Amino acid sequence: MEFNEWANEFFQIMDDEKMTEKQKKILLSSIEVFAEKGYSGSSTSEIAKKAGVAEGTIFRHYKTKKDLLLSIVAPVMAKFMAPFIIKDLHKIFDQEFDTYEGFLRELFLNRIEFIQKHIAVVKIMLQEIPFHPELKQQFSETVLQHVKEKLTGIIVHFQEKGELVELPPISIIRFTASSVFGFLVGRFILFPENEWDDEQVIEETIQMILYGVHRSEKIEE
Amino acid sequence: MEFNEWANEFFQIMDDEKMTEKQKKILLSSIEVFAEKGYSGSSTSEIAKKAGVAEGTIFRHYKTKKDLLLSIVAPVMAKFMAPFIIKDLHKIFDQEFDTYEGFLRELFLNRIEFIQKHIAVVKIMLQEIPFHPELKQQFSETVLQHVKEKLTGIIVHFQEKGELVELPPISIIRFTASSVFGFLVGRFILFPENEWDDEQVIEETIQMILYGVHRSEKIEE
Amino acid sequence: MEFNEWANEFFQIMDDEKMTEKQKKILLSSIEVFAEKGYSGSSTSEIAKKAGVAEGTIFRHYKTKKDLLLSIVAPVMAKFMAPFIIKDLHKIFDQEFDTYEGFLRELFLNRIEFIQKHIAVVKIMLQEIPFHPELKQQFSETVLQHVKEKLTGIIVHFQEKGELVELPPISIIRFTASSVFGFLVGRFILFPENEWDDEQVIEETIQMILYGVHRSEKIEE
Amino acid sequence: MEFNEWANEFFQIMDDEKMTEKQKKILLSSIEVFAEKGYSGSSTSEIAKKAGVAEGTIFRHYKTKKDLLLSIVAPVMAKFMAPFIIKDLHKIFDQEFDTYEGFLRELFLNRIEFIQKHIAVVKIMLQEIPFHPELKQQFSETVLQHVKEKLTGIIVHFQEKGELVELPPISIIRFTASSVFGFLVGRFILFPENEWDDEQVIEETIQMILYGVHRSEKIEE
DNA sequence: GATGAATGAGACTTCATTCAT
DNA sequence: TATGAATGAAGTCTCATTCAT
Repeated sequence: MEFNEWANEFFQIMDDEKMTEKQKKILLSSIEVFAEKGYSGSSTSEIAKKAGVAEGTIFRHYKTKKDLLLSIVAPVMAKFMAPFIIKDLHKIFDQEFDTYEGFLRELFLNRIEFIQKHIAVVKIMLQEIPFHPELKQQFSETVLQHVKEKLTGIIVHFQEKGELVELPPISIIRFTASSVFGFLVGRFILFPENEWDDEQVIEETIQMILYGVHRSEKIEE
Repeated sequence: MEFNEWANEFFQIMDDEKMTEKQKKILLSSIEVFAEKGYSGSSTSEIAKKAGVAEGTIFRHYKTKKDLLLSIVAPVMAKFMAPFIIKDLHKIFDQEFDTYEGFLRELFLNRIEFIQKHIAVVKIMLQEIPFHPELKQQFSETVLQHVKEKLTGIIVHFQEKGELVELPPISIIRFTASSVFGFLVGRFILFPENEWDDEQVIEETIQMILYGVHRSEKIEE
Repeated sequence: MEFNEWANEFFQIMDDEKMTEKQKKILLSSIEVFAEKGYSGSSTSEIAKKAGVAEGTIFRHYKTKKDLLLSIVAPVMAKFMAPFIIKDLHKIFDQEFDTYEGFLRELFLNRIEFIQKHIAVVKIMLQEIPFHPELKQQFSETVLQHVKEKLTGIIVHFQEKGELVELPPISIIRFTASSVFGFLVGRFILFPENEWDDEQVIEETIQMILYGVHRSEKIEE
Repeated sequence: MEFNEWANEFFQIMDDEKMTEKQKKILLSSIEVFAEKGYSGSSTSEIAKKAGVAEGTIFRHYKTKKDLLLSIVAPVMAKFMAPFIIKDLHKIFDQEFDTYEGFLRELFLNRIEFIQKHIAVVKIMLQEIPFHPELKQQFSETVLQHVKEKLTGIIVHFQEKGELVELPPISIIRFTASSVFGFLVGRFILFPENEWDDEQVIEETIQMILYGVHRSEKIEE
């Protein structure tokens, strides 16, 4: 069952040893409901009903509704960042990848897989960040800062090798991330019901990131 | 005053002849509040207070709270699309623009300017689309369909001229739109407080869309 | 009807011009319920039911339950103190009263009448002061300070005339107030159902305050 | 440690042989919490937390929250009354005390000491009696009745000796009790933080009870 | 005996909406 | 047209109490 699949994925991230069955059900229901209706549009009574628990049970485990939100988002955010937090990331990648393309492909595929697994929580995260200063700050500190720092190192490295265009690393990061997220938004949020040849589209996206969309007419000749 | 500036912009879009002063204030307050707290997180009483009208007055002009949301989003969405709806858009652009670059630059700059003017409403629109089927449908019909249709024509045109890479037009559209929106999200939503050299960053973005980020080492030589 | 009697008394104190009928009913119900069950033991739903209004109506007029409490207690507290706040109280009384006995009798009868009228609110006030720092402070500032200040002047005055025992005025005040309150507590709180010859008991109390309970055996002779 | 002091005092009153450590902690916590927030304003979970026991443990020892209240108040009430319940109290006192003053002083000092030791429970008792018919009845039967009966005898006795004013004994009791309680309320409830010369103030109070506050001007001469 | 997860009734409060003025 | 008092459903959260472990 699809539901169980991502439930399993999700609890691999949580410290689920200490959780009761009901608590787990509450978390999964919250994710479903928050993703569908947004945090403000969801009611704890609906979450409780969907989880098959009494409403009071939610508040035994999570002091407030907001606590529930943070309990969902925080660990996914943290886990998403894990690969970026390895020390000397760029050395490791340097050994493994001769080219930016290789690096980009690896990172892209790897993190996209993660996001796919946790798409509901990622959706919640992106939707709620603008309304919750704590989330915004957490996102800033946990995600942006590390990504910026680590990727800048790598980009500079490949720029020095003459393999990357000489634009501000931050611009390259934004551009790359946008392209990746653009794919994800289309794929999982706007048109999840369409048929997608994922492998193909990812390949195209990487190609466009690397070589853009332009062909000089001379080349054609 | 900044507030008045975008108020003016906004009412150029609305059919404001028939509106009372109070109605206008209600609209502007809604935009402020919805943008800050999201639709579900906003209360009509807060909007009324900010607009300086009685709570009941809102419902004299808009049957429901949702009506108010739609009244804000719909005209901006429509106006945003105006340039895309001109018949035979590709002929017009063909005459005016020899190159995709020219076309892209014109479109980019032009629509970015529009979005900047209406950033609050655009923010609301993007945030609320996932939760309101009507909005989603309206967005699909009004925006996506036309954009897809018109831009596909243009892209095919430039592909035939050998100027664009031979990838599915829809992929190119998504990629381009993502890059543009990535800039906007960073610029106006995530880090509006940073200093941005808009002209420079837009130029970089266009360049990356067109030529990607990669430099073959041969070229360097 | 007894209820209407003290309702009238109560609203002579409030600024009831701007109140709706429902708001008045809410206040009266609160007084009844708070006096019977205490603040914490009362529920807004019971108050609403007794007032014949929707529960939401309470919160249109009083932001919180505590607001309701303060709205009841504050004006009664203030009005109770009015006679003490007249400037140069002691001069006025000096002209009117040759003796401490005359003064005490006047004050006693006068304020007892007031308390009788507002016995329910006074009960609430005394019961809730220990649990609400704001109330305690308000009581301290509004009541105790003024009473202490004004009465001290008067007591010193009569001490100088040799009419009052040479004890610390504050002790005399406490003793006198205790005796008066002791009467009120017995009369209206502990045994309201007993038959009381008010005039007689008040007279006795005044006499005991003035002359104590002791008779030296010499006097008997 | 101050806390332990009154804990010891308290358990001298309880039948503490059969109590577990946890049960004792629960009682002490209840007293603290009830005294601070009132019965209705206290939650069993707070009491449990303060006692360092699980929420369920309270209900293992006390069937309901109210049971807990009664378990605290009843024994203190009973013990307070012990000296009044001795048979033929007035004979005993007659032998020991020639004068009402002696008797009053002894009683006053003795019972004040007791109240001081159990001030928290006395506070709870006084605050909750108005809201709990059982408590009120218990108070009536255990305290008022005995006090009234025994003291009436003694007062009549001293009236017959010509030592006490010829007023209804019940009035003298009320007056005396009020004066004593007035001192206690000021001392321990309203202004516990002030500096008090207890001995001095108690002496003054006894003096005022006996001889009142008035001095005829002739005496002065 | 002790625990603490679970409960569900009910607490306070908010809110979109109605309607008499 | 505009008001704002009134509503009652629904929201979040608390609480005394139960019960399996």
